[in-house]
Amino acid sequence: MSVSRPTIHDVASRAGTSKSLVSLALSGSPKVSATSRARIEQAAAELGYRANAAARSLSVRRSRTIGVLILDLHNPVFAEILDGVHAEVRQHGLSTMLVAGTDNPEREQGEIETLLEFQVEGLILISHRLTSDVLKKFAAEVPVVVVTRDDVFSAGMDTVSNDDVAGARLAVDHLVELGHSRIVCLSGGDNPVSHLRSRGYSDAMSAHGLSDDIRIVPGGLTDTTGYRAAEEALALNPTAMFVANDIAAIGAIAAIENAGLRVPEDISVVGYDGISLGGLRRVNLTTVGQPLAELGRRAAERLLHRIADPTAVAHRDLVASELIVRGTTGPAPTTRR
Amino acid sequence: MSVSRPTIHDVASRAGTSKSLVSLALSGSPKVSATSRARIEQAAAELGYRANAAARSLSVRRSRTIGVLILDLHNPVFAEILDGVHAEVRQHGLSTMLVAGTDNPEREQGEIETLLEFQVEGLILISHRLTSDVLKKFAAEVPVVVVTRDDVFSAGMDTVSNDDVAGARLAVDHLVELGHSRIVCLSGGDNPVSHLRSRGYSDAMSAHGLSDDIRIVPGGLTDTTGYRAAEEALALNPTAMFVANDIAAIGAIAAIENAGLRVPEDISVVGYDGISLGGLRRVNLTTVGQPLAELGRRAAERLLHRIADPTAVAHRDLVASELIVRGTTGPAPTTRR
DNA sequence: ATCCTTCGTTGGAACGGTCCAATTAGTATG
DNA sequence: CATACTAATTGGACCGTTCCAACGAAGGAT
Repeated sequence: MSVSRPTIHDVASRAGTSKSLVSLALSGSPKVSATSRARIEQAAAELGYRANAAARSLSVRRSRTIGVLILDLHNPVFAEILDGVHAEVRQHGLSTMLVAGTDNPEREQGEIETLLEFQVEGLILISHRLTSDVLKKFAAEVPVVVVTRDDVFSAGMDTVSNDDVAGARLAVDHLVELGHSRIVCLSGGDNPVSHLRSRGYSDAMSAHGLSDDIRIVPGGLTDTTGYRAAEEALALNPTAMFVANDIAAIGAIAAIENAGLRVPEDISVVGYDGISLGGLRRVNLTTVGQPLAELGRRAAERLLHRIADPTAVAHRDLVASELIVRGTTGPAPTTRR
Repeated sequence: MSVSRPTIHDVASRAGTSKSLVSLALSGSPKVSATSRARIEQAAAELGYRANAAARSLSVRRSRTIGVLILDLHNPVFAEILDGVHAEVRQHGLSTMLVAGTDNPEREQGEIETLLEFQVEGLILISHRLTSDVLKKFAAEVPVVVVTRDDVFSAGMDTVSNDDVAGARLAVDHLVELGHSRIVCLSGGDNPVSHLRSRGYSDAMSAHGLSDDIRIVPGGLTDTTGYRAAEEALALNPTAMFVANDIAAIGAIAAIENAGLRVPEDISVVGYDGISLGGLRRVNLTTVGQPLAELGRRAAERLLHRIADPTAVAHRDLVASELIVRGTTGPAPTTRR
């Protein structure tokens, strides 16, 4: 309720010292005598003193905080990436300020600007919507690490992502091995990650001599868009679907089953991301798993590194993904429906 | 990369005016002449000037930011609540600073303290782990709204939640109506919300004359804890389970199916929360749905109100929940297994 | 010509910290 | 006992804003 919070002056006058000494004592300087320190600490505790980060940041010109933009809080992928970010950042004694992305790019840009106004020392951006130019603009102001996409290249900006093209190939290879050929790709829409996954699909299809069977149905990265894309894809009479991410894959399965078909007996489904939800028996989704927390950890590591040395050369970090075979894929049906 | 960012002084000297006028112009004051305004805006744009929120907040003594603590980013419940918070907060031109809760209460408290150091004007706390005393301490410093629990009462602190006892009753009523009597409750562990849901279960069981059938198995609020609790509960030979939340319910279903039983033919399952995931066909979970975004919206509304008038009397807001009947509940099996 | 207003503009004092340089107190050294 | 150090403490400048009081210029009224 505090009409106004106690300041360092209040602590000083209560402890009977100067504010300088309070500052020293509270920051743990060794040059403060034991008695003064005790008095100051007691005074601070009695007053419920809490340092004002705005004032400190102004004075020190460091906020000791990094900003993180999360693409979509509803998708557990990002929570898992964030776990990794937090673990790493915490170790270094920094704080994290989070903002959520929105479907409106201007607003999303505004959120980042808010972070910058708060003088965050660096930015971890998980965003598919912002253009490369916008990202570069931010990178010119502050160290930036972009996660889950590597289509942006610029000085002062690192990327950490998995190899989406290779991951998509794993999925297609798996399906082809099971005897599928009429494999449809439900794309994740118009964003860099989905483009790569679609390209990996096309590449792999060609590599298996299935270029004529390439079919890409536009979809999205949410359950509802996956559902709708799958409905549309069913008209192509496929035996398998490779879906741009796990959440959309779960939606796609719903559509397939609603159409009276079985997964995987009639149609196999492979997702992408490896969210833990996919491992639940009810879902039991075959997918391409990314080491999500590791992705976050590395992003934070890179960022901290770049904060320490802003001139570091731009680094592009690709982590390996792996196929996780579960229950939504099986042998291609022998008889044509 | 900016060695140091342009300040209002830089803008002033480039525009050939005083810093005071720049401040006025940039805040849209009507007392600035059109020519000065134009010159200043151009200078600001050319320099890529961005106001320093720390300095502003120090001077104005308002941060125009509220802090939000999210219990668990992995549970989509909280993302949906947050949608409501964001919608409301944005309308009022404030920013939101998010921190994620952890399983470590001290660290969680530390996260809130970070928010307070940043001089947030109010706090929306979605936390089950912090004790009432800790919450009161924070509420004494800054307006606080607690969401999803109403066991805390204190001046300067509002609560917004659903009526967990009533919601649990809905679930039990539904199961009893379907002929179930051996209904086990998988509790969500030692936290205020789970206590209420368990109590609602017990109350309803008693009301139906089933006090002798009351069985509460300790569990948790995650899929894995739900899985384990269900394994244990199976020994009690139930025909139905009421699970503390949806995520745990999904875990419980996995356990039931792994044990070779079917849902709902052998065992019915009801969850709690109404996450959108539960509506997917693969999951198709009967549950007690809370109006999640509405919960968030109201919390933000209350907080903004209390920020405007910190002396407002503590308000306890209960929203109604409703039963959502889907595919995981059915008639009680007639023959005893 | 003088006085009032109004308009646009400006200097400077906060805001709450940090930290440097200067000062004082205390202690050991020759 | 003066001197040289060391240890502990302090005043004050500074960080980048906002905002208030004050100011000059330009008209308008008398």
